[in-house]
Amino acid sequence: MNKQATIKDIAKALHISISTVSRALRNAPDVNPETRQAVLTLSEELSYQPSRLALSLQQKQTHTIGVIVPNLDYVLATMVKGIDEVALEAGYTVMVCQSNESFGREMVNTRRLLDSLVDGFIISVSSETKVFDHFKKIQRKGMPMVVFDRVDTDLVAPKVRLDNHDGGFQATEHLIEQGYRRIAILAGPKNLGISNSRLDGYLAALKRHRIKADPSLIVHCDFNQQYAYEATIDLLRLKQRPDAIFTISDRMAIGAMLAIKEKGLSMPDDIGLVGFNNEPAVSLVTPAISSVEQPAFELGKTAAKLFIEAMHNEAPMDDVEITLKPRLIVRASSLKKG
Amino acid sequence: MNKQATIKDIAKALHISISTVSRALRNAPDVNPETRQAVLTLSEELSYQPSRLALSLQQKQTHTIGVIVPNLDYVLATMVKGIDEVALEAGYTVMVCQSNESFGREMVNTRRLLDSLVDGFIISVSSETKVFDHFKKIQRKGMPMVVFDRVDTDLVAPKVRLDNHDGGFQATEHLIEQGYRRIAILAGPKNLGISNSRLDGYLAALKRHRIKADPSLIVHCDFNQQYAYEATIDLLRLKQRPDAIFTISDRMAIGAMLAIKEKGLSMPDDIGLVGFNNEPAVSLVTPAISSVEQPAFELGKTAAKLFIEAMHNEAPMDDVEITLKPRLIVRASSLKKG
DNA sequence: TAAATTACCGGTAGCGTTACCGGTAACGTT
DNA sequence: AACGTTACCGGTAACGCTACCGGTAATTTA
Repeated sequence: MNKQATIKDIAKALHISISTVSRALRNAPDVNPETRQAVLTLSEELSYQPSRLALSLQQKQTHTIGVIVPNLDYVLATMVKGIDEVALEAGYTVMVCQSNESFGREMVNTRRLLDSLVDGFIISVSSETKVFDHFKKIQRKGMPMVVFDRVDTDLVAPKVRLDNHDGGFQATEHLIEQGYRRIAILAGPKNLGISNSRLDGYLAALKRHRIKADPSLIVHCDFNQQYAYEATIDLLRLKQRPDAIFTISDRMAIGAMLAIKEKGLSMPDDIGLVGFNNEPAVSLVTPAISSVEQPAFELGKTAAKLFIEAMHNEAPMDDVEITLKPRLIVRASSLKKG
Repeated sequence: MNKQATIKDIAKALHISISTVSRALRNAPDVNPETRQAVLTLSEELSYQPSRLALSLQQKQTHTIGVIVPNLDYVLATMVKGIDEVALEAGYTVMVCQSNESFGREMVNTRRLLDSLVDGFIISVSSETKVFDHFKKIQRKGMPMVVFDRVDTDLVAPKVRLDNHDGGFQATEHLIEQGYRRIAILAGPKNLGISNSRLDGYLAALKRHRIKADPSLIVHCDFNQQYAYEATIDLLRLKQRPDAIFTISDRMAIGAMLAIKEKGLSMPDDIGLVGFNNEPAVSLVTPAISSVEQPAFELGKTAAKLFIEAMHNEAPMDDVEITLKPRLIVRASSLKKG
């Protein structure tokens, strides 16, 4: 009920000026040790807390990072935890906003955080986003902005990304090494950068092993279990059906698995399966699904570190691009021979 | 690069006073339509955005809700999404902080958000938290605070909760009806309210069906898969081993499942199993695990609505307690007869 | 001893905004 | 003609804080 005490209250109580109180609180010089002590004890008593608001207004920085993510699934939640970790340590507070993969929400969120609530942004762009004006506005304001995870090449900004190409390559090459030849891929929406990179990795692996890519085995579908299920059903109906499937996410892998089981086919013998993200669920299903693991926590930490660096740097760091390597975790769903 | 335009800039450019600009922008009366139009068009040109900071300082409210959660697992992420939903609609921005189940982090987060960053809190308390001074400080400041999910009875505040007792009851009664008699429970830490409620529901169901509770079948262990695994191994070593296990979370259910499989026992015949939360994973494992589903999204929305209400109400609403009902989803792991 | 330095403190302006009050015209009312 | 009403606008203070400058007394230096 009692209002929050301000330096003015302390000044009045101690019969000194607010300037002096301010200095005492900030451990600035030019203040008598006794005076400082008096201020400190009184502020303790009143449980004084400086107003971040007033401070931010004065110094024109909020010490807050705006984080915009499409959702908070396993991978992104882990990344956010990584961001949180280093941000807290560096004295920053994080504001997380979910765009729900919606362009509109993303714009609203950006605009909101933009009106002097944050010092900059760490962003993973929504899959719906094809135009980047709202993000460019951030940059026009001279605010630091780091993009991570969903790294779209149209945006000129420091980036922290997974080597998705390599992930796709590893998964595909592994399937090839296991003897699979007609390898299908369930990719995501066509405008989604991370999907295309994984697809490119897939194609590169095929080419490397002189396997001709079959367009009918390349399927674009929405990033979710149900669509993946349906797409897989279709794939398995082909006269020349695939003998392996690489899905670009674990949710899709699960959808594919359900379709495969429903068709009475077995993994890894009839069909090999590899997913992406290494979510906890994939190690629990039967058979356990191989998956490309990304260092999500590390990636989040890296993004935050980069942000802090960009914050302190005067020069723009738009050319910085940090790429972390994924790691294939092989499990029963794709392991043909012991 | 160009600084954000302020009303002062607009005033200067239009040769009118800042007061007038302010009024024009706010659609206040006492301003000539032409003047207003001029202000509006210019502010559009300069892409003027009012400073939330200055506004907050002036009006002493930030239109921001601080949300503190122990983590961002499936259930909580869903709840947060619900909070987000209604908060956005009501013109509020949310700040999500993870305490990582750590008391210290929880305190730091609270303190940070407290220095005039938020208008109030929506909280799910960490499992480590046994003393609530940091939360009581919020209330002393007269800020609205709603607790949800992890609702500890020591805190006097409006609450939104799941009927955990009922959840425990439903799960246990279901097992009894399926013919199980020696039903064990894997509960969480002893100071965790939601755990105790589910345990009470378990006990109530046993009593209702005149089954004597066996203390050796009541195990408290940490809220995670590994501990649950070990605890289950121990349970299965008992001379009189349980014929069913009810775990207080799905992560724990998975741990239990692994132990059961390892022991070469089968579900649901040798052992029945029921989890809690209905995370996506439990429907995918074999056998699919029965689980108590909570209306997480709805619960989040309710909490936010209650918060907004408490915000606008002058009178304290500490006695309000909204309880939502869970729903048991029966799957193969506990379904003995077709 | 005079001058210069130091130690300490206070006043003021400003960050961007709104609330409040006061002021000037141009009208209408009696 | 004198007054009250509008319609419109500007100035000032305030929100809580810090930066900056200036001032006084005590202490040191030359």
